[in-house]
Amino acid sequence: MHPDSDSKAPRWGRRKESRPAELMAAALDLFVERGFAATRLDEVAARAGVSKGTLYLYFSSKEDLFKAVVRETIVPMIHEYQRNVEQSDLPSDQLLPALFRRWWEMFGATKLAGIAKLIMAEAGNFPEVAEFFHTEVIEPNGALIAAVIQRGIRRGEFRAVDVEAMSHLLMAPLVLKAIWAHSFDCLCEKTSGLDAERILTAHADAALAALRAPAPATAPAPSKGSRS
Amino acid sequence: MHPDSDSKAPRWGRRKESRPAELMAAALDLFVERGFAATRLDEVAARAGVSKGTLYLYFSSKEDLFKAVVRETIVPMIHEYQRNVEQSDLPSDQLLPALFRRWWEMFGATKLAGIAKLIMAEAGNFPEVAEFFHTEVIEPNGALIAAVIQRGIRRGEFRAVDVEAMSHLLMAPLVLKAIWAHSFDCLCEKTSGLDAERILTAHADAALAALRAPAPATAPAPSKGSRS
Amino acid sequence: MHPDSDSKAPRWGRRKESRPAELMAAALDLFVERGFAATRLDEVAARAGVSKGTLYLYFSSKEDLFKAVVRETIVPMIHEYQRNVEQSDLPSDQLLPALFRRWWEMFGATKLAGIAKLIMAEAGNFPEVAEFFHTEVIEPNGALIAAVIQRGIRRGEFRAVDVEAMSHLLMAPLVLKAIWAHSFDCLCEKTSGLDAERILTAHADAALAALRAPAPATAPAPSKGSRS
Amino acid sequence: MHPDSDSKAPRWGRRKESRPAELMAAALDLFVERGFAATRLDEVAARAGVSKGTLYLYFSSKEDLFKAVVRETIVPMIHEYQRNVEQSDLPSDQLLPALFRRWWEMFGATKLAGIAKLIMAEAGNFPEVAEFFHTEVIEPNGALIAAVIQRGIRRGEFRAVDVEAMSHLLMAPLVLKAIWAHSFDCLCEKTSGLDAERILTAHADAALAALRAPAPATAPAPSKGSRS
DNA sequence: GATGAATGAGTCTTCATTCAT
DNA sequence: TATGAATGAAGACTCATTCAT
Repeated sequence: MHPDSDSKAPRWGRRKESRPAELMAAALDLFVERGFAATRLDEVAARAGVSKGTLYLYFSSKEDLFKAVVRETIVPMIHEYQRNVEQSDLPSDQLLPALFRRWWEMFGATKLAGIAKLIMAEAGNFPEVAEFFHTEVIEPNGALIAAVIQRGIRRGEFRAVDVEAMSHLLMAPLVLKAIWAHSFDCLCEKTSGLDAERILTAHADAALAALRAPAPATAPAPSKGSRS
Repeated sequence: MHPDSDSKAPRWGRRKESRPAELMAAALDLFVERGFAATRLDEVAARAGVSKGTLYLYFSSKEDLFKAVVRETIVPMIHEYQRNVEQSDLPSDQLLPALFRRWWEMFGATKLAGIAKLIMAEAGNFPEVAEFFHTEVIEPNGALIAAVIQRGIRRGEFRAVDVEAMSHLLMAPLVLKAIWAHSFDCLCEKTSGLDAERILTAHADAALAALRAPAPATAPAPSKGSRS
Repeated sequence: MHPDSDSKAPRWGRRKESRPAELMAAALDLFVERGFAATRLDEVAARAGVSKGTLYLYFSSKEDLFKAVVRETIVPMIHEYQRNVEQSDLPSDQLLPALFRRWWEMFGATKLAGIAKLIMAEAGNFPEVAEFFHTEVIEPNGALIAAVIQRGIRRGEFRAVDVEAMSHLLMAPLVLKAIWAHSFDCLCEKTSGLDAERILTAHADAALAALRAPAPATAPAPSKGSRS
Repeated sequence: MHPDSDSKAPRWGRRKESRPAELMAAALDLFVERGFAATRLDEVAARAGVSKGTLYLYFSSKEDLFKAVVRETIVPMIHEYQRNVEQSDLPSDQLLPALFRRWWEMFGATKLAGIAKLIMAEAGNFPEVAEFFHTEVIEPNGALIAAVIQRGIRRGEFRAVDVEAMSHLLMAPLVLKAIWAHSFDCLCEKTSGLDAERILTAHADAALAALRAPAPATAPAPSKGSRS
């Protein structure tokens, strides 16, 4: 059209194929930053470098855009994530730290963390979206951790614990850190730079200690040979 | 309906004293449920049983109402919370579980959890509010836990750990559970009923195990007689 | 509380009788300064030192207050003014300057000038008020001047002129000055201090010259010794 | 109705260029008629044949619209007016009447008169606008007249007078007539139709008489050879 | 396809007016 | 009388959505 003959490199990379993705990328940032209601479509369009009307060529409404953003950002990550389920044969006390680190790279350091925050914020307004996220992301994630714990127990590497509850305990620190990164870090860099790595380390350390320890009971277990 | 006692409540009561609190209570629920932007002042007024204009007798704008809600809901809880800092002389492995339970009662089971979710959601739009919350709630909470851990280490009840990081690890499971309660629990009761208590138990158990265990190092502990 | 024992001297001169006048005085200032629509009844009440509701004890509506202000401010001035109609027997060239000065004192230096501005501004919204003002103030004023001119002509002191038109010419400089005092003088004192008096002087001078001079005809007087 | 040509005008035209002018024209009439506060933007939009929202495509607020109307209406007139400053070489007693008539055509018979009334009415609420008007319109106008008088004096055509004061005297009748036309004429046609022309004539006559006459002093000049 | 001017329903906010005290 | 809390209609302003170009 206006642009150029575009033999190969269009002036600004305007290929129909990529449009929806560009629009969603622009929308994602704003939705995460401001929430659904406070995000104006003008801004989304402007950030994507198109006019407001163009949005409607690809998405039938703001809500549709929102859902597309959620879906399209999550689905690929789920696929990426599936490939990691086949975590195999390491000893559990090596598998778990590896899993945490992997997770941080795929989740905490990713837009997905922003999405999570966004969805939690809009859960009241978009219950289906919240449910979708819960079913497709949170539950599988929990299940993965649960599976690893279960395996450790079965192999005798871990002591018997409430698997479901423990899976929440192991998820929480990273999830929360990721979410907070989108809420508070921008304000004060106080704890941000330091922690990402430190938390991973401390978390792995604490998790293994908790899972390996014999039976801490409330009364300090004497000094059994805690063994594998 | 709206009021409670009534019976012959005048068409509109004349309670300058109680009104602000009533209005903020109504607003809190809606803000938590829908977020700032999606909450209409008409609804807030209706829920409080007053007309729209009445809101402006007490709050100069929607934003003002929002900030008042945050401030007025948080401040009392902070005071309540201050009184619990004087946790005294129990052995650390009893103090910690007690602290967790106390916390859940004051935080997770409270509107404060809703506020937390709300503030995280609106952090991008109200940075000052986010900062206020971080400074007044999150940091003191973290500091409290850190102090307990520190004390345990000093007394030789806990092993040496990265106190700051550990404090995050100990906060996270309860915080996340509380937040999720406002995002997903309404949808599917799947995990809700069960967990509140189970998580507390498992968390206390795991935390103590992690803090007491000698030094699990990433490399599996060499089978020493774990010392005290 | 609010009241006082008020044995005889009420704290702040609060006698029922004076209330309406106090309210109107407060209203007048604000109406003149801001116009009808932009004046808030809260402010009127506040300035008069009463509550908003009290206004409605004396005036049935904002419009009613407005009309009362206009009427009650104008009517006394008209009476005052009537007494000056009996201008007696001075020679016309003394009567005229005296009339101008009198007028300035009664009109330009008075709230009446503010009223005039106000009414002109609101003429579109309150045609009856405008008409009232025109009939009760402008026309009589014009008639008075016309009468004086007429008298001067009859006595042979003035040359024959278009009396009605001349009456406008003689009114205009003072009226305009008075009106502008309420519009521009507050901004820049540039011309204000100086002119009030100078205009009176120059006006009297010019008016007499115009009325006495033989007949300047549009065609330049035939080149007599136009003297310096 | 609203449009003019049309016939098959699209549901809503697409005229970015002409819109602002159309909107300002519509706004001008209403502002002049009703004042700033009493003018509703719906009406402005309706009169311009567009929807309310369209206004905001061109003006960021009601106040902005107001100021634009003032500015854009005045500026062209100023330019028109500048061209008349080069009034040249007529004898002063011809130049002055010509100036008055010119002025009436450009000012009294124009929207500018309405603007003047409007600005005076809103001076209290929009001091900057009032100042702008005073600086750009009133002062230059006064200066122009003053220059003509000065010239006449220099040439010996006029007697020495207080130039500044006289310039006000000469401005006033026309200005006031113009302003009143927007306040009272609509009501009663009593004096309106007649006067415009008569005032011009009488004004020219009186002005020349006043400027040419020798020195009327307050004491009636005896009987100089003032002859017909 | 892309644009962006135009729309109008929806919100916040104000303020004249009422009325229980 | 006087008060001032409460009201609600009205108006400024926003923004998702449409559609002629």
